[in-house]
Amino acid sequence: MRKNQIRINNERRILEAAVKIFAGYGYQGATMRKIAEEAGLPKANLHYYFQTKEQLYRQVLDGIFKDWLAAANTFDECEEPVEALRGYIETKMDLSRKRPLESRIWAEEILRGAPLIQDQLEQTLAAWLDTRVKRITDWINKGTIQAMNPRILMYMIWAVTQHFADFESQIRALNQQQNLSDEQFAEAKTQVVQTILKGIGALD
Amino acid sequence: MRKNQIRINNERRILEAAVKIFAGYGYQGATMRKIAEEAGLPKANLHYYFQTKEQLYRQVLDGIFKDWLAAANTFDECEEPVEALRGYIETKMDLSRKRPLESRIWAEEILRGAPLIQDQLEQTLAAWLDTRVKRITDWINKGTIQAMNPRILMYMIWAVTQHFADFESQIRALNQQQNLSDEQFAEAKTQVVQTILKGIGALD
DNA sequence: ATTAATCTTGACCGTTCGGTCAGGTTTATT
DNA sequence: AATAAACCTGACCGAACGGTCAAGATTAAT
Repeated sequence: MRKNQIRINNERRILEAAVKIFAGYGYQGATMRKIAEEAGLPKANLHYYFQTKEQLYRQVLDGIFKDWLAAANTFDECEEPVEALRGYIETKMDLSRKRPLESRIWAEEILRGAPLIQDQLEQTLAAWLDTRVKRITDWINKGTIQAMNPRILMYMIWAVTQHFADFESQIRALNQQQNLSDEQFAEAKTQVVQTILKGIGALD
Repeated sequence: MRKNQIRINNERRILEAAVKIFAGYGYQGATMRKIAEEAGLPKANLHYYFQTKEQLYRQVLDGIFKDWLAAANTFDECEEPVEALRGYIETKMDLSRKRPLESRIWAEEILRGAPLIQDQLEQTLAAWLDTRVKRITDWINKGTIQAMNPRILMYMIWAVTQHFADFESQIRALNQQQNLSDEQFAEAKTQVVQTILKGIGALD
């Protein structure tokens, strides 16, 4: 049931262009004309593969959400809190570094009140979070980490890791108009991991 | 040199409406028609007080930036790192709780690459940050807190505190479709303060 | 009371938006 | 070779956008 190669190629080209334009201008600021220009295709061709702007945007969001959940596997592969949380935080930091556009699209959608992804948040993400909350609660009950609200810990991890993608332009303005170098980013990654792990009593 | 009362009143009404609409729809999604309707004034009247949409938006951003810097006074009033940082984090958390719309407008502007406020970031905010970095460096040299990159600490504080405003709709979706209650928010505030202060070795 | 300044507003304008469509071209199937 | 299916695209459409303007209404100054 494989699709035609032409369709596969063009859909990919359009989706890649859409990610750039949606991230750079926001949903409302992005136009089908700009996306078409970025993809090197006539505008009418976009509507042949994606009926409406909203449908195209939804597919972009779906792709982001899948990456987002896939990154979470790191959390489940380790038994102990230090390894699990360090792995998860580092994976999220790496995602912010390598795919900042996707992070910004997600952030803008949430900013606007998540009009198109509320269902995914309330169902898939809520279920995902519940599972991890249970794991953290187990660690607390075993005394491996100190007592706390696991949800707030997850919010803090999301906030800090995604900040380096979402607020990249602010960080650049505060860093002599230069994006963080690889060395600076590595330092940030280490410090974020250390601060959070130590902050919850998992490190000395 | 006080302005006419009519002008004062109408400018305030328009700015309040603009905050709501810009926060709810983003800069591009917001329209002068929606703002006029929210303010209860004809659209042409908005253009009498604010020549263009961009000028109105700039004034909104200016107001936010001033609040932002004013909140930072807490940081300077205390000598010791625990009190200074706790006060600053709590003030930023309170700001996220009481003025989430402003936080979201700021966040969207940064997301879009800060096209209108780059100068303020590179000058005013950069100078503000430099001053605080020096204070934190002093604490480190005195051994009151452990060695670290002070800038990354500030980024973490901004990220976590503003997350509760900017990602409010995500948090609500993960909290049985209910905004955080006052008790839940107070718990979050405490945990954020504890985690960060402990994470940098300022608490046991 | 008169004048000047400020404020108000419906109607209008050029531009750009998302989306449509007919008709042509290319690719796949037999 | 013939037919069908898929793909392509310039030209076009109604709607909504930010912004303008002239003429009237209200307020302030004298």
